[in-house]
Amino acid sequence: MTSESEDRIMSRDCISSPTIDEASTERNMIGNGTLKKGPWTSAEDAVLVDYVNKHGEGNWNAVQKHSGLSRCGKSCRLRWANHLRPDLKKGAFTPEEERRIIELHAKMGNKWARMAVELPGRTDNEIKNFWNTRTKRRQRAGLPIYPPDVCLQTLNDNTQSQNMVTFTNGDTSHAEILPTNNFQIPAVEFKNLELSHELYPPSFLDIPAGSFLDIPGGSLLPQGLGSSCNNSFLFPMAHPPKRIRRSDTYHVCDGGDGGGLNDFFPNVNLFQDDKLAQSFEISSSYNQNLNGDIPSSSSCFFSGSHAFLNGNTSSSEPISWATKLELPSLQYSTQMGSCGAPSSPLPSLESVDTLIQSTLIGQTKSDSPSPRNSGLLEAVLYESHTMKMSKSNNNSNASVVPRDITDSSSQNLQGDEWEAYGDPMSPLGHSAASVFSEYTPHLSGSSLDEHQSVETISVKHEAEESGAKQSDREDEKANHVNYSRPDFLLGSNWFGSTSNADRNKDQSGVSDPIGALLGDDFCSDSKQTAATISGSPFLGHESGKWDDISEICRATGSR
DNA sequence: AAAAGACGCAACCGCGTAGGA
DNA sequence: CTCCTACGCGGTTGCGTCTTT
Repeated sequence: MTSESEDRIMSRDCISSPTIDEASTERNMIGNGTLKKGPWTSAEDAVLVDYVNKHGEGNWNAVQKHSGLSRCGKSCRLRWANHLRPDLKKGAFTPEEERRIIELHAKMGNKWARMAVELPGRTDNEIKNFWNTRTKRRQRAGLPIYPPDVCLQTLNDNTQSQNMVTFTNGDTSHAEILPTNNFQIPAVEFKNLELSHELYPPSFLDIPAGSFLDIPGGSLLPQGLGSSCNNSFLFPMAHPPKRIRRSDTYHVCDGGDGGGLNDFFPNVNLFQDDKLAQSFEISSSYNQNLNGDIPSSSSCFFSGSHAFLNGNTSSSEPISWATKLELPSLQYSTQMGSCGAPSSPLPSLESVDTLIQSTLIGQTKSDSPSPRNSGLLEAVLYESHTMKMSKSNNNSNASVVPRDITDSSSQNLQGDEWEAYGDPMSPLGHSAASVFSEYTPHLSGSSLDEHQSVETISVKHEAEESGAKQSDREDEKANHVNYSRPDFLLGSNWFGSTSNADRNKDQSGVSDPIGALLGDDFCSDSKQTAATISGSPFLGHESGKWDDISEICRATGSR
């Protein structure tokens, strides 16, 4: 029965029920006979407490009838459950509780009641409010919803649970998921890419998943995709919507007419521009695999873990399939897999894992092309490298780029390694950031920006080689926040950032996600990039939006 | 000091479901 | 089997408080 009917009943009871004492009924009525709403008074609380003490919980509609409260049973139940229960804990959540909530949410999603069971003395409403507030705050600050260790833990849990789920992908090296789970979220886009594989031209499919993520607001996504890949879900928004209206700032295409990206990439290879293509060098392998051996489950890439989504779980967002993401982890493999929607996460995980690994490793084994590595990536890399060498002879660090890529690919990131290396924001965050931070030099077509990019990497490289020159690094950071550093967010307070101080800290420029995701290079290059590709119908009429992005980057970078 | 905006919490609303008549 | 009732859950809203300008 709906609350309306419930309320109707309440009103009926109050008004005309012959079983109700007339005097009592009149007391229950507020003016025209409707039940009272709004904040509870202490007197009402006392009445309710007294009633429950006498009669126990349950049969809440009877409370109104027998206690004289002009509140509907529903309201009484809520009041009791959320405020009057004697076993309720009062006060703010402890750090332990907060961490527990985060962990639970990573596992369960928005199952507040279930989470409340795990947190004695806390109500679902309390937890929900805490989570929503926290999520909003962190999202505003561009911080990840889930800390990396929670992601990792949940991933491990899911890995274990998924080991019991049958999947047909041949690769079963689950232990290798961790090192590359940074790429999980981009694979969110794989889902859509694959789904739209026949809808979009190959040139479109050349766009790597990460590129969608990296282009602010997922604006490249047509509605058809974007609606299911809400960017706030894909990665935390750097700024509250009130500051940056997504539709205004990032709206590139509405796709409402069903044209989708075809409207913006009509037979145009977006990456015919080498520089841009270089920035998306990973795309070749993505595409390659998209065309090749991604198992069907790859279209269902989402791991069940909410931590993987790292995100905004507000289901108020118009995410068609994302609402599924509210399901607890294990539900994904069971429920979603049966209906063609995202199914067993791990196969997907793994497929992309394998995909990424083969891509990256392939870069180090370019001399032995495999069926999975057709050499397309190497060609891009080589071309990129050649261009770099020819364009900036002075820049001996240009060779750092492939090395860096190799490093990132060859690192067997496990556990805290991942935590240290991965974008603390999330696997997504890292994946997005990794594409831009690690590959940004390719994007930086101009020698000026390229220099800056390589400089950034040089600093990183330097730090990796030795713990020395710390002061140099710090000086470098002071002048140029190195968003490409994987640990640039590690100082953030994952748990209990409820104070204003934390809020302020969260809003520090260092944690700005656009800066993190796009990097300074991209910021400085945004205009140029826009100019570079504005010849395409894709951005031509909206290239001005890149100014906004530049502005965002500058503003946030200076904060 | 005042106004505007942001924030967070309490409460409400709508929907789903279990159980009984 | 259908309808009714009660209850629970998750999302949303309203409003008081705090912060910023």
